[in-house]
Amino acid sequence: MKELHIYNSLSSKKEKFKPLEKGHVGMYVCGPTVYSNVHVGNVRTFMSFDMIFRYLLHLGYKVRYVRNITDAGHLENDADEGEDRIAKKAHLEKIEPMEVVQKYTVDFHNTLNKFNFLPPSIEPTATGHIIEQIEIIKKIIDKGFAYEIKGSVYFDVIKYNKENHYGKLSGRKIEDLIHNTRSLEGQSDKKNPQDFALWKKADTQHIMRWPSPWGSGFPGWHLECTAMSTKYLGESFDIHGGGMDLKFPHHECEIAQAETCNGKSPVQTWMHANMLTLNGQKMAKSTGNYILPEDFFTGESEHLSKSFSASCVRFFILQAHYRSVLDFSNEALLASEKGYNKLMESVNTLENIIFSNKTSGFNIESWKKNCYQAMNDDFNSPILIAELFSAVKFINQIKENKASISEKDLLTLNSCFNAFIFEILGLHTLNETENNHKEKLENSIKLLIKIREEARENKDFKLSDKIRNELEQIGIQLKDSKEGTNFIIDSK
RNA sequence: GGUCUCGUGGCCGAGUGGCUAGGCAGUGGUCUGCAAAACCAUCUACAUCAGUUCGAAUCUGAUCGAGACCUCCA
Repeated sequence: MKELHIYNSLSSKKEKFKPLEKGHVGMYVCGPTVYSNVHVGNVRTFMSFDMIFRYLLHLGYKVRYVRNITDAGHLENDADEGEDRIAKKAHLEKIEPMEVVQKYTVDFHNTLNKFNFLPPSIEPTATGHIIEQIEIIKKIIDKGFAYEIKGSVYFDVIKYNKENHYGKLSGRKIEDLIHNTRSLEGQSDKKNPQDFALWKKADTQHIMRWPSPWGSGFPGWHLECTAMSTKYLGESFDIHGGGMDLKFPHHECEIAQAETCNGKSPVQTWMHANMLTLNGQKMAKSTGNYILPEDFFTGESEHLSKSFSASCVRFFILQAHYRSVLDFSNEALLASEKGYNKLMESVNTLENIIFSNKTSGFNIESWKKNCYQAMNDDFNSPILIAELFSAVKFINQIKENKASISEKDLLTLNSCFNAFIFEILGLHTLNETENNHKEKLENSIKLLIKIREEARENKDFKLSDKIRNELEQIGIQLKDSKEGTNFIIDSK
């Protein structure tokens, strides 16, 4: 079988994945800035890496997955007088910066839990690593690649670029950057506009501040990721991920910082998840063109005709490849929901399948191989899902006695089908209370089915149709077959 | 303006130099008290123009269109 290949943004090629330490994988993903609620676009990026994390675990790797929380805030722009976003929001709401951070961190975790995310191995915060960040700045100054001006420290990009290529990840040339720098309205103290801040002096109204060798201030925009990834994964590690929009300048700056500090490339494989668009436009907090995850569960959004379950939305997102732009629409979600229900129904059908002497009509081993090949080809979840649907077809055929399966193949099908759906794609999750309620609900429906069957035997179709139709209105669909009546409950 | 990506059937989305994923929707059939579901069969395609090739939707060039980044943003 083909081994795992991953598309590396640095080389723009799919490369065979070979961890630095056999059997272990170090993966760092740039986490959210917790100054407002996560939107669905954020969820998509983290979901891509959740799926990747899950698959690496499934392959048997010991994975240390680090995803940070940016709670120190980023500068809004150079002309922002040093007030960072956390502080700004705090002014607006007249509360403590850390209260804002806490509120949205909790929201972030709640949301990801609903979508059945696995927690990362370590979830460090920027504010918890100020000392480490200061140490890195000292090191960069010592090496001569940073300079201090009026209590701020900047990274000297021009100097760095003489020996290295600043822009190698995003395919930029420093000359182009110099030509295309927009606002040169220069109240900045930087030597060159391309230089970026490692440490910023805090002015009087800036709430978040820490003492440093350069005075009271706060760390620069890109430093935390270098500090935390180095601390927990080492000077070189396997995978660094994030949204496409972080490629430049954020990841470029990370490379510059780490290479200056440690003299080597920090990351083997750079991975970038693509954007989720809404109405063909990027979802972004700043433009207002976005939906919140909560909107799916309530259905209360101008973009939605009904509510959807978290698992269904997860299925919708994973039906597209993580490197493709996915355009969101209500119509696409509705179509996905039907497919999702079909897949889940098949999981139930499979539980009741009985094996026979031999398998006919399907090659389980080659199907299994195809599933792994799909995932091994840069985590191609859409292809995997297509393969799952070919198994759905086979499962339904067995149910109809149009195909058969041997005991051995049934075992393989069962473990593989369930592993890919639940363990790797991470679909369909119910907690204990929900399970308990579901069981009682199912028993109640079975009772109604029994009453309906009695009515049908007595040719009382008025009653039998009433049961069927009114259940359907509630969102429960009855499905008659030769073996009796089954049912499905709409996912939301 | 610069850099890059993309343009696939009614919709969403894979893929790729010849064998034309998958889901949803449509059509015909089987089944059913009637339906639905399921099963079987089936129809729509690769932005435009030119080139390379025995052969291109897939490679090259041009054109048109869309998006991303260049500024905090997953």
